[in-house]
Amino acid sequence: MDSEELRNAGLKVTTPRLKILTLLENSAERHMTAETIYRLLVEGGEVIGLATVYRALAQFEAAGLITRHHFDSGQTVYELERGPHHDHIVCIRCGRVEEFYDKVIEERQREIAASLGFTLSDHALTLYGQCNSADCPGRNG
Amino acid sequence: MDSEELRNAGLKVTTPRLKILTLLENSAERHMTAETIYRLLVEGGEVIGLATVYRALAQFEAAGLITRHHFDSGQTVYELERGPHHDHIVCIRCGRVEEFYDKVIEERQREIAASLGFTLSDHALTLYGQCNSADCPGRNG
DNA sequence: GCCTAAACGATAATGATTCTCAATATAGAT
DNA sequence: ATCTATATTGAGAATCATTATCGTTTAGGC
Repeated sequence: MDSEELRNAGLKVTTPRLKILTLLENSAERHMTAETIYRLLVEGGEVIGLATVYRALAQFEAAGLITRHHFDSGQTVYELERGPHHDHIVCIRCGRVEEFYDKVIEERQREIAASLGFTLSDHALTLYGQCNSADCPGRNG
Repeated sequence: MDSEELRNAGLKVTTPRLKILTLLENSAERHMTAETIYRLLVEGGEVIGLATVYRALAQFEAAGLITRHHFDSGQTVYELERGPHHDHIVCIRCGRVEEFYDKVIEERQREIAASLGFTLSDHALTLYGQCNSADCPGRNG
């Protein structure tokens, strides 16, 4: 249950936090901006403040419940952490986001960091391209 | 000469554009925010507007003269394009940026994109870690 | 159930970026 | 070299995303 997750993260169990966490868990779209999360909740009839959404997301991130990404669009998007680490590929036409994990790349990163005298703690890898989804507007353009 | 670069990029040769381009070419720091570029020019006695800096940077990027990066700090930094493609590793303590190129990673990216049905057009890879520079404040902390 | 610190919602404040507009400078034609 | 149409400029207003403030409300240990 969501209450457990919040307690385990050392956060008080409050109504707004539960609403946000539940939305993140139930949304088909896994990568959302703070504004989008806020809008979806308000449209769903909830009473919540935008500042509360930002605060909760910052806390969730600090607790490791969610991850923050900066894709090239410049917008900050949040993603619920579930399962193991992965990177992203974003369609430059329709914005669709897919996830992938590649052991070779992960290992090379560690080797490169070491060779440059860095202790690797994190990385951000995003590929950009055009997808072949039937819904992608750029497919036949 | 810088005027040539601008002309080749299809841009009019104007004083502000030359100032910005020259600064980018002569700065030791290769990754700067728009605000930093503006501040350096003003401190150097130039009369220029911040809006002009943003406009010029956007045009330079469209023309392929510079590249825009979004590191995890959230800030947008600009880098003059010179030489071949490379990725970045950023020190999470002192902010130092190093560049690297890895053929294995580049190839894997293309394979991954293809396997997911994407035509790869670009990518952003940034590693984060702690560096061992003598100047890095986190070195002995 | 009560109490205190933490969290809330609304809104003001901030920081980054873009837009507006009147004045100016460029590039090509004369 | 000068003229002219058009693109560009600088200053500041406007916008957008995010954070801070503040009076009120709520969670959770007693």
